[in-house]
Amino acid sequence: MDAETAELRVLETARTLFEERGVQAVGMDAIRTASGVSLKRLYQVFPSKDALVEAVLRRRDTELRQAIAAHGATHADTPRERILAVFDYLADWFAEPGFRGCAFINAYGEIGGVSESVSEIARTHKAAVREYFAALTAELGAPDPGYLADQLSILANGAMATAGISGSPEPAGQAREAARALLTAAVPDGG
Amino acid sequence: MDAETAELRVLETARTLFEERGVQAVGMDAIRTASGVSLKRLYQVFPSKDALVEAVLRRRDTELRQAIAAHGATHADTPRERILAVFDYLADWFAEPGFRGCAFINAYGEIGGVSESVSEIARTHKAAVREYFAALTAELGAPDPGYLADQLSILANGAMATAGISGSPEPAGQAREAARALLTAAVPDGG
DNA sequence: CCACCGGGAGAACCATCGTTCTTCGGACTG
DNA sequence: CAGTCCGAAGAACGATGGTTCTCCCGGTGG
Repeated sequence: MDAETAELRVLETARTLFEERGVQAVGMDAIRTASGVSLKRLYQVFPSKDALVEAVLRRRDTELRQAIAAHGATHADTPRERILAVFDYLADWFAEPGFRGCAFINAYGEIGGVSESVSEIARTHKAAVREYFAALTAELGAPDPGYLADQLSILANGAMATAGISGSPEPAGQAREAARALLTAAVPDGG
Repeated sequence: MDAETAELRVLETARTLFEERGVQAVGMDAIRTASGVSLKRLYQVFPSKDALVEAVLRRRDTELRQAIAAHGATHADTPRERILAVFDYLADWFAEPGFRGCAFINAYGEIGGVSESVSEIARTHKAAVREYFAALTAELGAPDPGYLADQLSILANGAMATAGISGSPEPAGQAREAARALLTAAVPDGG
């Protein structure tokens, strides 16, 4: 097996197992067994479990940001619609079988207290999503686009946390409606 | 040392350490050292670490619910004010040094995938807070008090997650403003 | 004073886990 | 066909952690 495909298989296997069981509950041996990549190769590609965890999170970061942007570009024409499309994306995501919440919120809760790099990755990811919102609220002409973006971020994060814990996808739609109300209040003649 | 005070000291020590570092990163030995309660006694009172974790979470559940209700009763006169007072309480909480997010969101992310009892405790806690909101939105005469309570829950959970990850207390105020907007939209002549 | 009980401190035990090492087989080169 | 290299598989190693056991001391009842 070639090193590049080994890396990919490890990243995808680890991602799945981490999301299912949490990071610390998954041993390197489980990743080796599930991915079919030998431990030797695994440690050639990722020098430590910490490095693997960070790589999984960074990969998830770009993947999720791209998915959100792509969903907005595909399903919406105006800034307002693109904002709401984020919550539609959440609805699809929450409905996936085995959904267990946001990887960044979970990883922060699990190892953020003990690993500054994991905290930093989570912080960066959440800040990036907020920036996505902020660009759209600015485009929309909101009076205080940053503040509105913060509120939309809170709604998105709240939907993820609530959906994970409750096991229901409904928070996506409820957060979407709340977002709609905030947008209407901020920009009554709406984009 | 008497068994009752030993139990209390262990519960409080464990709570602090769990919130600082996460559950799995804290060994029983660290709890014994920090609490000054011998391992023998510790295992007399809590038969296993799992049992201790659950006890800490259950205790935090009642404590947090009481604190929210007490803050509302003390600082607010109307249902609307009591709803907003929840977010004021969050603001105080987030500003405490060492704040690292909601114990239930964190515990769910860390061990919810592997422990059904922890998931269940988190779910129950979040449902109870939602019920608190629901009682107030009903009192307020909201057209769909349950739905509004769900949205307020999402805002509260989002504020906790966002404040934890970002390390800033600001999400409390931002969520409070969002809640105010939702309340105004739902009950324009407001309670 | 002496035997006993309970509790504290920490060693001991066993499993698990991250990481490294050994072994073995198979493929490629001459 | 022989020699060499590479990677897979899993054993081995050292550390850590949950749980139990041993030892010792202080207090208590006779």
